[in-house]
Amino acid sequence: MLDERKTAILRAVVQEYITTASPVGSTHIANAPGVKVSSATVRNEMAVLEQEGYLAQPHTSAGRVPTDRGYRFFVDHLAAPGPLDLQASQQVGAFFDSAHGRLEELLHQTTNLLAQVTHHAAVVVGPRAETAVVRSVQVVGLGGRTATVVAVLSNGTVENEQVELPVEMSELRLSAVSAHLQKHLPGSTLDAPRDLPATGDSDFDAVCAAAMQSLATTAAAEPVFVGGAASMARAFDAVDTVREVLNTLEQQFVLVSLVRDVLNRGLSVAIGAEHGVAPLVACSVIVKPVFVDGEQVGTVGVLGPTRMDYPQALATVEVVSERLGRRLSDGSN
Amino acid sequence: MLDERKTAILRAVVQEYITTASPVGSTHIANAPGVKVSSATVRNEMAVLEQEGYLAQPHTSAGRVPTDRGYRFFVDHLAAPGPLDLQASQQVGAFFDSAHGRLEELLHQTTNLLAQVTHHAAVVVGPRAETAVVRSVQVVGLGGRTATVVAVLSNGTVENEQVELPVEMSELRLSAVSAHLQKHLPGSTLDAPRDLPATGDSDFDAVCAAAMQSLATTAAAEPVFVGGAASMARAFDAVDTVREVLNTLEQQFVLVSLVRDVLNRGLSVAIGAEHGVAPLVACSVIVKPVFVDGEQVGTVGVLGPTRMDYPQALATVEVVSERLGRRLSDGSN
DNA sequence: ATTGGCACTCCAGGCTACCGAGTGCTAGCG
DNA sequence: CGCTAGCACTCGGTAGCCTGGAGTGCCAAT
Repeated sequence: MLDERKTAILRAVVQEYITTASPVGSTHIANAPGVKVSSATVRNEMAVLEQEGYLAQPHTSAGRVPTDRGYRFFVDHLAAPGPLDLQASQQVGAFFDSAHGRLEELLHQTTNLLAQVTHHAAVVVGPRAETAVVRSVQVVGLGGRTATVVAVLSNGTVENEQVELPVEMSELRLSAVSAHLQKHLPGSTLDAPRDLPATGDSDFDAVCAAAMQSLATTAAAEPVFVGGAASMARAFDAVDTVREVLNTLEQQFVLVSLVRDVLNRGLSVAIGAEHGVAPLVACSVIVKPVFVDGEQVGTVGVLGPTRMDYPQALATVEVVSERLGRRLSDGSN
Repeated sequence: MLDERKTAILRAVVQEYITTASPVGSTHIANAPGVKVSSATVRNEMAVLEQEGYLAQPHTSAGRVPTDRGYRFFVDHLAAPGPLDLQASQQVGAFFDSAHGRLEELLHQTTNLLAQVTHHAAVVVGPRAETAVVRSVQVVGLGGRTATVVAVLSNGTVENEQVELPVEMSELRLSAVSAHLQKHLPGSTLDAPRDLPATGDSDFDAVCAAAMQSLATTAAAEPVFVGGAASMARAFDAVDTVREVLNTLEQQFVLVSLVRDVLNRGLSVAIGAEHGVAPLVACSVIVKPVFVDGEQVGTVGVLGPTRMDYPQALATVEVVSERLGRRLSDGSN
């Protein structure tokens, strides 16, 4: 553990580096508020901090830069999660006050909100439809053996998928299928649908099964939304880094598992190499689950350079996750 | 109009520049196949081509670079739209052979396909739902005054939107509303829904109207999908250009109007400044409408640096638009 | 224990020189 | 008359050199 003075110095280095983006030297720190010693002392302390892995020097006789470990200490012990600044919080408020419409749309917009407020890339993972309760099911023929199966869930989302029916069926019989499903399914969930009573008509039963199967498959997917990827181009000036990061951002499954992984480890911040996704070593991730009635229904997060304003980003993600949860739980705000 | 020799030289310059990305000098051209004269003659001709605006010099004593006009001449007269190379065409074929599922998903995947094959950003604009015929409508209550209204259209897409009902309604009465809509709407389109017979129950009628209104609004939107934005980071090495282009790509409405605009002018290629979107002067756009039964239902396109392989890109977009159209028209391939 | 002072390091930026790719022009050739 | 070989010239990029400044580490003094 670091003594008070080292702590103060580390804090000052991180804060300075976050705003200036260039290595910070002992004299700056000596002048910083909260540090009451001379630059020589600061130099000594910084040498120690470097040995212990909190700081690094790009090269001899340059200033110091925080390491991942330095940032980690900063967010764990020094980043007072202070309140969101007024303008940002108004922006978030205004958004959730005026937001309306479908879940998907809402999540997508949330992504833009986060990106705008934090100036970082944002990622929102939506709820799996699996566990939501079915309110209504319907099968609509589209000619030939193709049909669309639609389910309205209790959380207001609509799952739909095209299916290839095992046998061709008249519109009339399809409505009978709809009616059959509509009668027995509502109230159960898509991952564990209630068993349908067999009707004795094998075609009929096969169509029902196909429809259910198809719904269960789509419902297993987690919808992911990414926004503000362009901000990554602003965060780095090495064009190679930008390329790598953008490429990775396009692979949504990487993002999803990244987010899940961080949450599983009980973290809300993963810094640089901590998250283990190689192309994103220069990035940190901040995630927060979204709860509705104590149940996790999704995740919101931002992804930016390790050199990011953690307190602000943490506060933003926190507020957004909270507002989003409230919004989803009662439908108003 | 350019004589044969100038034409050959221009072609050679464009081709060389497309592959090397650096200004091309007279000696390279003199050695190119199809040019049978000495470098001195090439120099003279290039001077003329420069005066006429087909070529430009980054600075005195550098090689020549094609101007927008040069590219334009190239695509109009020199870019033999030759067949798609085998590997690419197999990739496209494999994609459409195995693709299945919802329209949205299909369009989204198409975006990735295009991006992969061309190594450029891809944009796909989907059909408006407005003009599709309604097959089924349903209103499902979600508690309180909110409800979800769902419409299945003849093209297999599903439109859904949450609505705030003018009055609270029991589930039972909502099914009555559904039945009412279901009875009268199928067969008409969302932009011009058939007039519903008044029932005399003003609440009932108001709810119907609200549902219809909401559907009409969502149906007016054109779904846009963008993919492969990261390739822009590979296309340019000025990080500023990357920033600008990425920012613009995130503003989907700009893209939509860009695409529409180019099509309206009867073009399939817009080069550099031609398309009038300032931040994208360094980019060219290739678009192709997607037809189903002679009716345009969408647009596919790619967006890359002006220095792009036009024949290959044109061929790819052409094939994809054609396959997509076929896919959408009969549902199989 | 802290600090002022000092010698040292190393990068960034400005300057110069040079190389090479490329041009434009002209004189000569078929 | 059109083409080409040759030549002088231009100019950007790279390498080398220097210098100023920000920063460090260490030591001796307080």
